[in-house]
Amino acid sequence: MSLVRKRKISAVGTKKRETILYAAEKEFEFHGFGGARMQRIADLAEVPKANVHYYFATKQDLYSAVLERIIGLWDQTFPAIDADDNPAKVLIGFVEQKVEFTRLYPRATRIFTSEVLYGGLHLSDYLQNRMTQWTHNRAHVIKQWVANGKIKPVDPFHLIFLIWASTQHFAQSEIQIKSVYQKTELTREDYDHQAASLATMVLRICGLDCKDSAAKTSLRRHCK
Amino acid sequence: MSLVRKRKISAVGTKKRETILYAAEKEFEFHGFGGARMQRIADLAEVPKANVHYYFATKQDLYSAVLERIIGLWDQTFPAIDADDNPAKVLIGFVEQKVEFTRLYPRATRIFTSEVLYGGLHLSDYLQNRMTQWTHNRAHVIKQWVANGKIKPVDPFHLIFLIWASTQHFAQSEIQIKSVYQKTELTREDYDHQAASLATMVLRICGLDCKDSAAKTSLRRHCK
DNA sequence: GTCTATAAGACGATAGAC
DNA sequence: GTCTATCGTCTTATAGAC
Repeated sequence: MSLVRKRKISAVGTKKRETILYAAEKEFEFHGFGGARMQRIADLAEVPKANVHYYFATKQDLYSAVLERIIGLWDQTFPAIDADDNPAKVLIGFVEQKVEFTRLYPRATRIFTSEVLYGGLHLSDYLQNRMTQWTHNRAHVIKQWVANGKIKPVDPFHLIFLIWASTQHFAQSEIQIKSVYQKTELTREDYDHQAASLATMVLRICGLDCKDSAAKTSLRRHCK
Repeated sequence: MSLVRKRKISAVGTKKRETILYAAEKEFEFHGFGGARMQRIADLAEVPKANVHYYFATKQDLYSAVLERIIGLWDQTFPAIDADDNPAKVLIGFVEQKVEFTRLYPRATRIFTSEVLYGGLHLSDYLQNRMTQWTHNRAHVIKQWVANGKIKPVDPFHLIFLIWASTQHFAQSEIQIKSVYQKTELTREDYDHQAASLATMVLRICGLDCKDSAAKTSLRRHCK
């Protein structure tokens, strides 16, 4: 509009566009794509429904934009790892980062789960490429650790799936966990406790816990 | 109708009712409640749509019937456990049963996950009562094992969640796993391998794996 | 119990004034 | 860019003949 700064129509980063995206996340989180309603998204964002369609032509476009944002969050959260790294440090770091991600972005975690659950039609490109590469990269490093005798023999994929599933579970089955704990909200302490507990279990799986590896001094650095 | 056997209208167990229920499961599996369409369910069951409404007055009723059937499956699958039981045997048995359940009823697993993911509104009674009791019962036994020195100290709830999440993951993220494995179908062998791998990891978490417990002969029964 | 036809309303999307 | 009014379609559910 202004002569100085011309904004592209529907440019990424418009304030109202962000408001609508945020409202859409909340709607998709609890209703999925099929159950989501454009009217409810408009109401949540406090704009007329037609305004939503101005920024996102179709419901499909809006959903895709939400998913892309989530994948962007993933990508900037988990660093690459190397076979020379200390296994205990890397594993503890991964568990802590994953738990923290779930705590900070439970909504993103649930929408991602929902999409994968229903067949991942809108994510097939991501799942077949970046996601698969990411997993194989980590699995390869874990294999090397096993080959070098740094950790006990373990199926690398199942170890990754175990960590992945356990952390996702806290977001995706939040209702179930609240029921079991008889709480109405999960606190920061609950997440910290989960991170510590899961880290301990993962280290035991790899034979890296302090009591078991008393003889292997090189692996004891992470112990107090 | 007949003078000999009078059937209740909409009685549980009618053949056509079962056909419709089965079709509904397939529809809810990939579309969720909001995305499911009564017309598609009718088409899958190969009956006119009005016939579906004859057996299940509303979409809500049909969905509730599907959920009840799933809970029934859960209930008859997992036996109670006791603190006097052998921890290794019980844990291996639980992992194997859970993996087998996921393999036999991936549809039930996915619908249950979907319902919990979206807030479990139709399951709140089950989650708050039977489900919570089930979990506390198992957690209590695990606590006793820890107290009696039968297994390493471990958070009982997180151990249960870990097993639960890891097994569910195989059904609920099937697409993701197929992508990583670059397969179009998961085979019986994949499930057997998962059961064996997860059992090994769980035993290590509890300090019950063969190599670690070489001194504890009483716990070696499960080793070949 | 079964099935065709249709009611009643909700839904995504758009036209067009401002 | 914004917003009201509305279009055409899809969807659940029912009425009523057989």
